[in-house]
Amino acid sequence: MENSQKVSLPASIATVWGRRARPAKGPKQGLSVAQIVDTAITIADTEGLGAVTMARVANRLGTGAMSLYRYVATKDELFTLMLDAALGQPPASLTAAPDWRRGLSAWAWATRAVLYQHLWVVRIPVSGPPTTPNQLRWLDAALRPLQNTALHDAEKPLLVLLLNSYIRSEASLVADLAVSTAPEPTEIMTHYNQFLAEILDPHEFPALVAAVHGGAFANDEGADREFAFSLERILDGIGVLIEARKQPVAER
Amino acid sequence: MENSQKVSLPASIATVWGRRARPAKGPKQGLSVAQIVDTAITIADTEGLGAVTMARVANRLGTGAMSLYRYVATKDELFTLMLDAALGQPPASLTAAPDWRRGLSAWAWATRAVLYQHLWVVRIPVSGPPTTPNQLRWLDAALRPLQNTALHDAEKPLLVLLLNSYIRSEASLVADLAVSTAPEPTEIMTHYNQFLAEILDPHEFPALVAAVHGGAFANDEGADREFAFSLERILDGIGVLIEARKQPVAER
DNA sequence: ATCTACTGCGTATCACATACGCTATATTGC
DNA sequence: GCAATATAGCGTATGTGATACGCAGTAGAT
Repeated sequence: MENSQKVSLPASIATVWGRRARPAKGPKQGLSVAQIVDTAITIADTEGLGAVTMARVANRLGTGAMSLYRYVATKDELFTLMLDAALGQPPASLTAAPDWRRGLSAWAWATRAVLYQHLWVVRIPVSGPPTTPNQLRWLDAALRPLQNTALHDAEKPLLVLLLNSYIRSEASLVADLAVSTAPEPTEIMTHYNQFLAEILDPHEFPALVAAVHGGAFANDEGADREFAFSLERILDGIGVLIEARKQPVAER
Repeated sequence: MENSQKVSLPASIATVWGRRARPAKGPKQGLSVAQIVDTAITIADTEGLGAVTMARVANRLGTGAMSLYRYVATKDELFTLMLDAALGQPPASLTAAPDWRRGLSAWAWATRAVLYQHLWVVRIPVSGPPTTPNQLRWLDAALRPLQNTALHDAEKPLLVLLLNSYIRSEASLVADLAVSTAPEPTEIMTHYNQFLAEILDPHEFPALVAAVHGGAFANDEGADREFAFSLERILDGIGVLIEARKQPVAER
């Protein structure tokens, strides 16, 4: 009775929210969802998401692959659970921001930090809007700094989405590089720069060639600095809108 | 001799650039890379990337799966080729933009249009910086509007990347929704809104609950309008920087 | 004590990518 | 021309992974 839902949640979501009724009868369960998820995360952390197979996970737990299906409906559900667990709760410090800009900035850096800790997260195919508890906690944390702005309510999630897509995208790139055969992070860009310089026809790629000659791809400033740069651009853009919303009679 | 490269390109990249030497001896080839790629794209367009298997593609061409490997080294290489072909060349009209903002805006909409035509493109795991001919053509097209700005050369690719990540991310969401069991595009948001309203504890998710009550997720304004909105934010942000770069002695 | 809804889990199936090797064919050196 | 050789198409086999199915043992309900 207690566990009855009003909306019929897709089974996997019910699991994340712990709404799955644990039946009373039968033998005791030897495993737990949390245990399985933790194991899967450990594997993903050390060997990548691709190494997470039902057999591998089960093996580490000393059981057979099929046992896991007593706890998890499909592998995708396991991924969803892994995602939620990897995100964790947003740090409490985020609440302390003095203004929207520093609030969003802190949120962005915190999000990035979490992704960096579990780069495989960006490999999990997203399926629809955020629904798991921690996803929603992070979303809530992002919306907080925007609460006292003049923005329309409908605009806020769009801005968060914008921010989030850049963060994920940057982490994706890092994840790619981490996999690639390349030796050094800087060396990749050197190679790339060289590749471009050699393969590009100036007539067909004028702007690109100009950028290459301008050293656009040569000197890698480091991921942190580049992230900071793009983040500031987004925040600037949001700032422009927030200012505009302060004068409701404005032009634009 | 003509085909010799200075940098040893990864085999798959050599293929995209047509640098693969066609040996002279032996029987004539019954297929062509272009044919294979076209067939794969047709399948992906109608049934999604997941339906693209070597067997399926070969079958449509009236041959066996293994025959394809005479033209393509791995399935990943096929994906790369598909990606490049799906992108195509950026429309010539992009060159005509009167200023950076309209130029980038046109580029963004054009990019989005291409992705929408082949939503599976966003499912292909990205691997490293852009290297295929059409990827680089699009990159070049994005850099053109920025050529006569005061931006540093190293900043330009970062801005393009920023823009591109949002575009891809938006297309990803659309791709997700296209797959999901949901009936109507609008209906999904209604469901989502309802889901949030029912599951969220106002104490734990104050900002999110407020946004939900403010109708933030209820009225879907349509993908185009939302895209336009976020795009303007990014362009605003870029605009702020461009203005700042005009006064080299500026603060900030 | 018995019933029954469970549990762990072995076995089997199915889908794919792809290695291997065989036979037929087109060029090339003589 | 003719043989030598480097291909071409492709059947078969292998390996990996998710997951359906079913059985035998177990613990709470009656």
